[in-house]
Amino acid sequence: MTGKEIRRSLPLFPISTVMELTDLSARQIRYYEEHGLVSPARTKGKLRMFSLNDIDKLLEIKDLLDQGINIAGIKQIFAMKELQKEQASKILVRKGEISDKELRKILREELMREGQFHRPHLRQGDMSRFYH
Amino acid sequence: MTGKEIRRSLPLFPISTVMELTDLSARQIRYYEEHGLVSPARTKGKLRMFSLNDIDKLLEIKDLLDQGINIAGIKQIFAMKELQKEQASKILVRKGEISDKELRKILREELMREGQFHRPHLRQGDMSRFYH
DNA sequence: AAATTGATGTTAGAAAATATAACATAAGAA
DNA sequence: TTCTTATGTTATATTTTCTAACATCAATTT
Repeated sequence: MTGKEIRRSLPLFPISTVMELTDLSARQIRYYEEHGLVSPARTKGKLRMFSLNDIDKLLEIKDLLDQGINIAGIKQIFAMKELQKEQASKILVRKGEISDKELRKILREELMREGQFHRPHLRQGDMSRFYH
Repeated sequence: MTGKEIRRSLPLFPISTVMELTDLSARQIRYYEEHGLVSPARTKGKLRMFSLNDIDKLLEIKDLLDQGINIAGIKQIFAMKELQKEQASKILVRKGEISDKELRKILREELMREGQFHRPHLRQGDMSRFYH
């Protein structure tokens, strides 16, 4: 994993912050977790702590729900995305066509494109707008 | 204020997160607030909530303390920085030499330079390393 | 139409995190 | 030595978050 990805997966935010940033209720956030759509970290005392990636995922969930897709569908979509990422990397790396480093760059760009193509109308789903 | 500046001043982090990111104790953070060096926002229930700017400031405080400067000195330094910013903008804008937009860009660059010259050895003080 | 399901709201009670305030202390300055 | 400064520690109150249960309402299914 790259340094950037590590940073984006640091659990920094309490649920109250996530509620404000996503405009989701605590109930909704916990429900999505219950169904395996997000897996926020926990403090020693079991309180949920969310990363930037978690928040992006919640914004994506919100958007997909708005599009009329239900929880089961979203779960499938997320699973497919994971598969795609894995497969792409395996194929490319096995073929020796690219280095591990280059691969990560490509995957990152691919995710960018996803944002543009699969959700062309989306205003949400990119926590980076909260930072520089 | 630019969008970026707004985002950097959003109160998003509880004190526990700030403790981990800065390696300061809650006691230290509250003590610095008591002496006016930081002013974190408060929730409705009076809990402190910190912004990226607050965290940067705490990292700067920590560094200045490590350099042997005491709280009073740090307060002065911060006050001077504020003055500098204000004066620079007033002079330039009154002279009509630059637009408001350009001014902000210059000030940002100036802050960057501060970081390089006044704290050349510093590894801290830039929260951006936690994000992309 | 009635019953079921899915997503969310609401409430209650417990546990965790944070608040303030007071007292303690170690190192350095006066 | 005594005082000051920065920080630790502890106690108690308040706020936030937790889980779990029950409620609701719209959309499906029977």
